Amino acid sequence: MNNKDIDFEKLLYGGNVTEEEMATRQWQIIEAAIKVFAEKGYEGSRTSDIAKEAEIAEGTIFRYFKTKKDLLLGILFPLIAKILRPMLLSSVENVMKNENKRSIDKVLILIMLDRLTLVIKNKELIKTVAIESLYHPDLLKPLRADIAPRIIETINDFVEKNIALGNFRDLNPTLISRSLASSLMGYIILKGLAPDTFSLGSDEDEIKNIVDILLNGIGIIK
Amino acid sequence: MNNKDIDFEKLLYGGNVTEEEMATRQWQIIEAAIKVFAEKGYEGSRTSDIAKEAEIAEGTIFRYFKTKKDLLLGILFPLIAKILRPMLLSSVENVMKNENKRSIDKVLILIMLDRLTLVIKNKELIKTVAIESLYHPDLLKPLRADIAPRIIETINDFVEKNIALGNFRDLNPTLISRSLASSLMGYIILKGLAPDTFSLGSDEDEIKNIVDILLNGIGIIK
Amino acid sequence: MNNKDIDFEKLLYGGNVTEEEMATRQWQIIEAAIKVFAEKGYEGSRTSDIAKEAEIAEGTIFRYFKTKKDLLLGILFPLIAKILRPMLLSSVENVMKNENKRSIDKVLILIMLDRLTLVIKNKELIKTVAIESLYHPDLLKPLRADIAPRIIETINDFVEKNIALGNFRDLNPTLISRSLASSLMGYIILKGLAPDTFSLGSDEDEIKNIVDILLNGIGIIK
Amino acid sequence: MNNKDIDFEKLLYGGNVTEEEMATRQWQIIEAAIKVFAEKGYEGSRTSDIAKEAEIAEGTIFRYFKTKKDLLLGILFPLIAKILRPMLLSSVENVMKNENKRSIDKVLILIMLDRLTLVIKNKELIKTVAIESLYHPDLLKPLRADIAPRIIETINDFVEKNIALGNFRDLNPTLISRSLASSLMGYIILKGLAPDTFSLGSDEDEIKNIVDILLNGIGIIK
DNA sequence: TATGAATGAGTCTTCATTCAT
DNA sequence: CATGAATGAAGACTCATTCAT
Repeated sequence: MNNKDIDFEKLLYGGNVTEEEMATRQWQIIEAAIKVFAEKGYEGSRTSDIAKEAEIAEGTIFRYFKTKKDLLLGILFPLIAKILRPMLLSSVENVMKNENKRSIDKVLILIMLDRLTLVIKNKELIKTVAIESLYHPDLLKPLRADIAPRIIETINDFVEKNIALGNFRDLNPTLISRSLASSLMGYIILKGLAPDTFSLGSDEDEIKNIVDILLNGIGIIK
Repeated sequence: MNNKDIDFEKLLYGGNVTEEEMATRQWQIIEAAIKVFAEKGYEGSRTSDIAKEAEIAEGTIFRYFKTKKDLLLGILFPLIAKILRPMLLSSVENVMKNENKRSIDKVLILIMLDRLTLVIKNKELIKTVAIESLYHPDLLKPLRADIAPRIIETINDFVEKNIALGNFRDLNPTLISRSLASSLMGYIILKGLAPDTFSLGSDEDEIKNIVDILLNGIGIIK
Repeated sequence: MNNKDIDFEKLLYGGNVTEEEMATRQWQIIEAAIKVFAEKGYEGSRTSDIAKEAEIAEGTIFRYFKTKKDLLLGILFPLIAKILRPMLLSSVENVMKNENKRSIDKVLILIMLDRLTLVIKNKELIKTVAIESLYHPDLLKPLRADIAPRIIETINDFVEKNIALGNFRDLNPTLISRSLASSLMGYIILKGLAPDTFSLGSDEDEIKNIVDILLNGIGIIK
Repeated sequence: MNNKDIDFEKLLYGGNVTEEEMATRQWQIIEAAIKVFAEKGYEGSRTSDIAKEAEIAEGTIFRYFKTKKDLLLGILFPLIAKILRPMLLSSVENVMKNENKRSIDKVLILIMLDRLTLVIKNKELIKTVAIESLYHPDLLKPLRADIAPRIIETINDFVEKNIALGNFRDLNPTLISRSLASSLMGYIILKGLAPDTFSLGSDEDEIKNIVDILLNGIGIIK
């Protein structure tokens, strides 16, 4: 496989992108790669380790991915199929349908918990893409071109709608989007770096506090 | 040099830890390493690249660092000398001296701008330590043991003082510390990932907005 | 392979230790190593030379021997299989069966010729083990522990039997064993160092003279 | 220094070849080299180790010996000055003067003890020359050309004289010389390899036994 | 199609040798 | 003359990739 073979458009919005469409072997290899890459980094990983993790012969990897680099690009496939696509499709719409019936803090908590779950479930994959994209800009290219704009658009829609509804202050929507993202990212990263210091309770309790601060700030209301 | 030779205690609080104490050659190599590591990652970097960057012979590296791994550990020295030490010593005290005379938003803006400057000036070094510590836990060991606790303590002191002063809400101090950190980290990371989307103005203007949201939240005050 | 994998016990006394038990490639490499080590010494040999001698790629060596040092230890395998084992099993018994029917000088000549043939056929291997064991004591460890005692025991049995039979003088058996060994070693070494001076005839003629002197001395019988 | 600078002729027979003639530094280096070479072999030795052993700077070695190889050739100087020259000059003549007054066994014991002492006192040097000459034939060239013939000649004279005197059997003198050499070499080597097995008493007692066997053989006199 | 032995370019690292001080 | 920092060629060893089976 080769990243050129990935039709991101179809992948994001196509009807039935299931694992069946990708050869079982390919998934097997990609999943092993995600695990090993997360543990040792792309350059620090050995194709022999990946083969062992996938319980196949080393040579078999190269029947499905021409080079090790293609294997790195290959993990974009599950990134989109398992993370970005669900992020766009599933939750936001579902949550927003009920938006009027719920207060904004409940909505934010639901959305953030949903994202948090998705991130935690796929933390190895996200870790690898996040880090390796810093060294391999071509990893980001398909994301930047096709996917990031839609994610940003979706978030912006959500923010603008809530500004209009009087749930958010009338700030630059990007500022608010960034705050939403920062709050969640900060929680995840700091919990990862120093769990002893920064882990205060269950994810649900934590998210409630985060949303409280996000909405109301840390300052005294004067 | 060897990381065991670094006296982190002295480094953090000692009187005069200047570059003079470390052989010029060693600094030259470390600085080249920081640059190359930031560009290609530790595993993706070649000692020959580092030598070229430092404009010395490859063999010379190994007169100062027994192994490539020691070179990675060697960048902890400038991390502490150039970033963590200044973070602890310089700004907080200076800012806090004037704290009573300034409103909290001004103080936060000054602190955050100060940190932001420090981070931007050393972004290569920070990037490398942040990433490689995920793959080489021994990189974090000295930080975790000696330095992280002091940083957290300093931040907590600041937060608790401001809670007492009525500048911050009476929340769990860790929650507030985390919000402070998240806001800044989020700004830096998102600006790095998608400058087109997330860069809205000068750093100073951005920080003002961030502090506004941090203090007052994104929600409508009811 | 690794020297720990060698079961010296089985190697010495096991039924069928043939080259088939060791991968062909391994033998190919070991034989090349013996040749190159004998020519340039262990430290003076390059793994690239050994690969060229074996007509394989350099990397292939390391599929079979983790390090160059393991390759040195690997030559113990043929040392035992091709030299020490035959020395213990074949000749002595065969010769001793006929001992009573032959005079002692004939027996000694047969034994010494047999050993000489074995040594000459394997002189590269013996040279390398003899020399390198002076610098790598771990090379001797397995020999000293398992094998040397048996060889000495076999020789002592032979000597003591012949003392009892009235063929040898009633001296300390070790003295006699040492004389036997010295005579043969001296011949081989001096012939190697200065063939022009010390090579007087065919090996068979030489051995006859050596055994004559060994039995009767160089002095005049008074 | 360079081996071409050594005047072996003068060295062997010259009146006053003392250490004073060679720069003290040179001796210091050579002696360190002998020690380190004996321990690790020529190829296994580092010039830095030799410098440390000699308690000088590494660069200083190269003021006296253009290359490491020249340093190896340099140890021929003390080989000749301290071993071969004394072997030729001192003992044989002294012993032979008294030859008529002593029985041949006493003479042999004295000669062998004398040689043995010389060898033991210089075993590091001899070990290195013996081994390295197998890998660097040029080490032997000066010895073969100038020195070995004289040694052989001296021994042969001794042997032939004793044949004439009726002390030795009328065998090929080379056979007898070889037996003399083998007996001593065998004793030294076997004692070195397996002291537990082959060391039976004081050197003097051992030599007496060796000379007994050498003169009278191990067989029963019929 | 799957395998894994073989490959050899590319790495880190060593160390004899040079030379400015 | 002595030093030892710097050099870079050369070595052991790794590992992505190929290919015969």
